[in-house]
Amino acid sequence: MTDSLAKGHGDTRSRILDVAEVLFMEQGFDGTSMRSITSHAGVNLAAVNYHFGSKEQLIQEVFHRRLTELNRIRLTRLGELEAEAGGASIKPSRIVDAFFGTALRMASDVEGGGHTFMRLLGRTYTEPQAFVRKFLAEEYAECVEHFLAALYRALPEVDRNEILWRFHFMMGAMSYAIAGTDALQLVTGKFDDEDPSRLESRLMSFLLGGLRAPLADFGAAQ
Amino acid sequence: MTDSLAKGHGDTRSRILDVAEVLFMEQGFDGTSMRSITSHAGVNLAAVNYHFGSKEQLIQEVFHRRLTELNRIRLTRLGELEAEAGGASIKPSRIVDAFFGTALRMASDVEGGGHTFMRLLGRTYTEPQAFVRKFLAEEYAECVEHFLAALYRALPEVDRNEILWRFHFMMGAMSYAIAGTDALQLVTGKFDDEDPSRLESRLMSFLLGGLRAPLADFGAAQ
DNA sequence: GTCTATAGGAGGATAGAC
DNA sequence: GTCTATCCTCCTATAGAC
Repeated sequence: MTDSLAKGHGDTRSRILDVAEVLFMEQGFDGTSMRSITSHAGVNLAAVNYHFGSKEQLIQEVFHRRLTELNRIRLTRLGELEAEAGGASIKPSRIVDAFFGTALRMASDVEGGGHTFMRLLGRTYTEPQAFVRKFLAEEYAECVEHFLAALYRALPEVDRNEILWRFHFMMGAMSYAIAGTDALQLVTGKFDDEDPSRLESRLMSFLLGGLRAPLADFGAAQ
Repeated sequence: MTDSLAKGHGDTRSRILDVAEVLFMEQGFDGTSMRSITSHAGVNLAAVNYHFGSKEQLIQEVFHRRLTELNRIRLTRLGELEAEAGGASIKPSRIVDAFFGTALRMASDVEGGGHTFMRLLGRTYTEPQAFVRKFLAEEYAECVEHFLAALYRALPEVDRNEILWRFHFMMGAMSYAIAGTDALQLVTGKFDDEDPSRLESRLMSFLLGGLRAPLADFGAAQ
């Protein structure tokens, strides 16, 4: 990372959050020391404990700041779709876009830090530390509940457990699409460096194909 | 974890690998100390450095041991399919099964440690530490190359970049399916605790649906 | 509010006895 | 091959000066 983050933009608290977000993404939680965070942010070592209480609470605040906004946008968009439909069912593709497309659009905001944050978030779903998974689940609970309910209504003929699993699979595909590009790049040479907007259409095609796939496709289609 | 791993099964080196695999999965690499590994394995602290040289090399060996076997099975299976087809094209569903199905079957081996390892592996694709991604890429390179070539042949009408991306998305969906069940369980209440074989058919349906999805589905299907 | 200084502990690694 | 003892680095957190 550059030190541009350290140059007096925002107050101490914001600078710590911005720097921590980048370093957590680059080095993980355990791999990022408070010394590293505070020195890159150009603030004193004691500032983290003063402003956040502990490293653990700093981690939580890094996520809370962005997730509150992300899930607010998602629910607003879902509300708009429901208002438009006026009681009729919403197309699954629109529900998927309101949830996953919103995340992808945040991930394409490189300058505002959304890109960094979404890469971090994608990795964090599988974070081993229990407290991380716990507060992530709390942050997500309301939003996921609404979107699952919308999908249940949009696909009344599909078993709800199947929808739940496929929602899970979609989360995984999206997280890797954002967080894990490095891994496959190393394997395959490189992806062509095209604009991120194509990632969005590519991922959306894939997610909708998976969501709508016939059941027992594999067993039957041999 | 229990201490059953520590009870004199195998030699020192194997016991260290078995214990490290479990602890890395539960607590991450940085979160797992060599003191924790050696005490759980019932061996001396110095044993890791004696047998592996360093913690970093231990991590590599944990992966090398299992990945060599996994990718060997995958390539064997792909070779069988190619022999059966005898020059004709192979169904994409069979190629996908040879790669992802083989991984899922390893993941369903709870007693032999395959389950633990695959959960660890799923998390590790997005590991921040560069050396981890680097040797994972090396372990995978040959196998992925063969499978991509097979998919290119099986789907000659589809743009190769699109196949590459979809392979990436499939990796993500599978990894989360195995590694990240906790996250969604917390959000949604719980998945029903059914047998893992249904996970395999569910995931395969999803993957094939995504792989075969029409292009620009999202943009067009509004 | 922000700093310095330091407590108090855990980390990986190694030297050398057996 | 395995153990004990130890080095030195790094960590989070806090007490207390300014």
